[in-house]
Amino acid sequence: MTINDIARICGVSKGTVNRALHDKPGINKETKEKIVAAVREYGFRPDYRAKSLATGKTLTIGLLLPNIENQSFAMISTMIEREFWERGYFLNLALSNDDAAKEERYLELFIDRRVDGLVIFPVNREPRSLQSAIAAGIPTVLMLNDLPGLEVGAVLVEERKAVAAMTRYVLSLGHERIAYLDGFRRYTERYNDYINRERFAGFSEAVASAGLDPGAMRTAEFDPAYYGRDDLGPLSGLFSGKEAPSAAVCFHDRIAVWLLSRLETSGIKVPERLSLTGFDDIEELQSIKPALTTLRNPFRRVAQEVIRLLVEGIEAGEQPRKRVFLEAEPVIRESCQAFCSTSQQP
Amino acid sequence: MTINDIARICGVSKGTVNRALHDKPGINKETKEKIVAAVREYGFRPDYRAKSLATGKTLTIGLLLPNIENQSFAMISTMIEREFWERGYFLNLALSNDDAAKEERYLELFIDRRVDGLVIFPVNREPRSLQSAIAAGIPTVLMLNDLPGLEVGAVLVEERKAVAAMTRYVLSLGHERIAYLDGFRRYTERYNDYINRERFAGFSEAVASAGLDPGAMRTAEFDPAYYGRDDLGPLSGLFSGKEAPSAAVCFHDRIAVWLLSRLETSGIKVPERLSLTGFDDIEELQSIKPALTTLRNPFRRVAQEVIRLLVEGIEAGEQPRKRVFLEAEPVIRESCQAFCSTSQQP
DNA sequence: TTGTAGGCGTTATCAC
DNA sequence: GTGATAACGCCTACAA
Repeated sequence: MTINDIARICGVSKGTVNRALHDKPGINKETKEKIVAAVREYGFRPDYRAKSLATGKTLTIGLLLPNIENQSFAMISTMIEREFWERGYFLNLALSNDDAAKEERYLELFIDRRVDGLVIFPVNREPRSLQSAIAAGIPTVLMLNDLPGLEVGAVLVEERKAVAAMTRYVLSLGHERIAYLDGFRRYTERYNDYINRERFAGFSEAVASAGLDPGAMRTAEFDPAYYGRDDLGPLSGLFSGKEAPSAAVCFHDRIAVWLLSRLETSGIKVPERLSLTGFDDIEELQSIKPALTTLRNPFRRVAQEVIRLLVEGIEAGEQPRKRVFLEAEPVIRESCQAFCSTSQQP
Repeated sequence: MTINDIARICGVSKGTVNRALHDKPGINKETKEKIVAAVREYGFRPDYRAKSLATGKTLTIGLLLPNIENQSFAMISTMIEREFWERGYFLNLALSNDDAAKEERYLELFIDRRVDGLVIFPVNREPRSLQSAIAAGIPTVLMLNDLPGLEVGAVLVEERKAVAAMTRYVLSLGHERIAYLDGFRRYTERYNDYINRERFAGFSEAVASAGLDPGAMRTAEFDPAYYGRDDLGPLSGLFSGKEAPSAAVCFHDRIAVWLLSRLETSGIKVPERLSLTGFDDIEELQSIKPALTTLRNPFRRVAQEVIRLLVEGIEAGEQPRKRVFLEAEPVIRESCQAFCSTSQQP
């Protein structure tokens, strides 16, 4: 069923059908009614592809994320979807699944489909296809994960500043031996590890400017495989010995939560013997005891700013170039307390 | 940049460019190299719309869900996306947000875009656009939420059977006064409430076949607004008085978890004074104490069956018509224990 | 080995 | 008011 079929059935030309379909002026009322009736009877719907080809508009936005099982990404997707739906756009969501090759192929797909705008949490360090998209003139906004050397919009969180502030807070509580629980290096080394790097840099800065030697602080890499373990595994050594830290700053909440439950089974009390901080303030934290001291990642505002930048770019018909930085606020709860020398002696 | 531009630049016809682009035989090696070089230099990518229009294929699947903030929907989306991506299809995800009108508009959008297949958790009771999609010959599979009178595939969970089994288990523990915590009726009345109805029917059946009067059981509607409350609110009366129930069967886990925390503040111990069961076995349950006795919703298998049915339909070029029923298994944990008359006396 | 013409289903711009 | 006709960018078939 095409516009031609409708035209033939009604004994008119497709130009007339088109007029009837779009409530254009200059058409006989009865002709129009006849056409509208036929359209309804045969359930005719204009083909998006042909229409889009003729008008030059796709009214489609591409959103490329690592996943949506992470609650934060799901929320961001939902916000972006709703906002663009209300403006008449359809959101095309793609999941890279932390796979650089898949991200590349999805970007090509978005170019092929001529999306009107692009939002991406880039995973790939060599953004070939992303550069193609930009070269093709698609308004693009980087979200949360920065990538240097691209002339596009970006909405980022001041990861470094946030962790530095949190670390200073930990130091102000009298802790002098602090461990840093880093993200997964094998991931970090291959992919775009902006967030890991910045957070660790924040920690190092704060420690150094407190006159302490960053090298004396303990650092460990967290491996996702640990999630399945019941004990501290390779990390058990980190919290024992004379030089054991009295506080640990974690790359993100999930690591902190994991640590919390493992420390419990290992008999290391939080916060009495070890103070703990996280990053993100994820929803699952509500039922955790002791309540986790962390940094609240401003995901809602990130989504809002992404939308604002992209809409501006699309409407102006040019590449957004602004770089927006948002702050992650400390949320002081129970898991991090003042250093107490007596509790450090077993 | 179009195929014509490339052709002009290389001094050949667009037919030749097409051959070079698709590795077709019968083309001079040097001509091909020249074209490939130009394509790369100018970053040319064929337009999906034109290509799709000419070939008649969209290689696109539509997936229509209420939301993705629900972890289960996020997981299902991820599984479906991965599976179709590997088969060369692109998943178009749409969120109805429990809005019947939005669902309708999204279905029309999918028809307009001529998707090759459709998966839907239908919210609307009068599926006008869904019927259009089916009439248009789009292979369609209903997921989790049934809708009568449609000649399409469906993957459903035996909600009724599962709740009946759970209720029998509760009865077998000696409980004779059982409350049922129903879903939100204002939602249920307006939308497709297959799941609510079936689960409640399962409860009623089990109670009746135990020789007890279903009418004597207490039933209450759970209102999502309660999530914000600190107390039991309008539900407080339900658990007090001489006829107070000794067990409560909940429509789903989130209600059970909410109830658990509110009962705790109200001084009603679970499971000592009130036994509790849920439905779904959501991930957040891991850290809940007492561990919740519930029914495990087989979401992974649901996704697998949906994919199987839809792929079969697409490959055979016909509407899948099979109706697949999957079982939800009881997971016995701590929240539901044998009836103990002494603990019932305050 | 290459070029040309027609078609996919729309919209837009002319005449009549 | 209405009907032809030329785009939009690609693919396919047939002709050269």
